Amino acid sequence: MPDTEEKKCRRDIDHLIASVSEDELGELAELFKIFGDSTRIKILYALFSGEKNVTEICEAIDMNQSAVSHQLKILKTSKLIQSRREGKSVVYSLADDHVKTIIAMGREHIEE
Amino acid sequence: MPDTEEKKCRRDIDHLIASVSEDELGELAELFKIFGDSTRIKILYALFSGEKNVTEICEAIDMNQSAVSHQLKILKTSKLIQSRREGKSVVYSLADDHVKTIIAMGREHIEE
DNA sequence: GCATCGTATGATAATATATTCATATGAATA
DNA sequence: TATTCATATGAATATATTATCATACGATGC
Repeated sequence: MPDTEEKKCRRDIDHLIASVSEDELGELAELFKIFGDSTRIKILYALFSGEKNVTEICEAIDMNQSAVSHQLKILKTSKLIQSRREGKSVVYSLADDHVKTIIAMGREHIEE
Repeated sequence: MPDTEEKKCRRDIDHLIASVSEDELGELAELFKIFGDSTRIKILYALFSGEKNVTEICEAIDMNQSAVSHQLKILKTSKLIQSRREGKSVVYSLADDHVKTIIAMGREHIEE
């Protein structure tokens, strides 16, 4: 009898979390720490709908430019976002789809 | 032509992250903040293999009892773990599967 | 070159967080 | 009930983190 999709998924997850070293757990904590700030989460969420420059991000989340730039740097260092210069402005975008997935999982947990 | 599993999954995620209120983003940040500490991640990971009492957790992650108890309280308040008394000891276990999923997603991101 | 717009950054102050120490509570048992 | 084992908790210290302010940097246009 073939596995259900759910069973397959469960097994994948179990495989992903098996044999995690202490170092990796530390890295994981560092990663989640990045998500654990409402300013940064708002920035990430603002980028869900597509790339934005710094000024646009500031408007979207209603925070001043300096605070946003500081957090953008942290997000970029963590490789959650990427940037490119376009004339006078710098345009930011999500680095990959894991950001969306991680936030979606978090939301699932909250909604229970 | 029917959707692939991957397409379905992508659509589910997009749905989950659409229309998130500012309050919800704050709750999300609070949730991820819990994962963003290496002691707490270690505790959660220690519970992946099954329930443990406080003493066993202390041994598993090599931290003193007081520090562990403080973090256990935070994890329990966030509903990531649950507990029950068993004689002199208190046994802790993961509250649901989302914990595993969230950590698995984090690990996927790191491994790139 | 100079002014201006957009962004980045360093220093500071305010706040939050984790660990430790001491001690309290709670359950079992002699 | 006095003692011991297991866990919880309050206070204090140490550390980390964030927003703000001032200012610097980079690109564009005059």
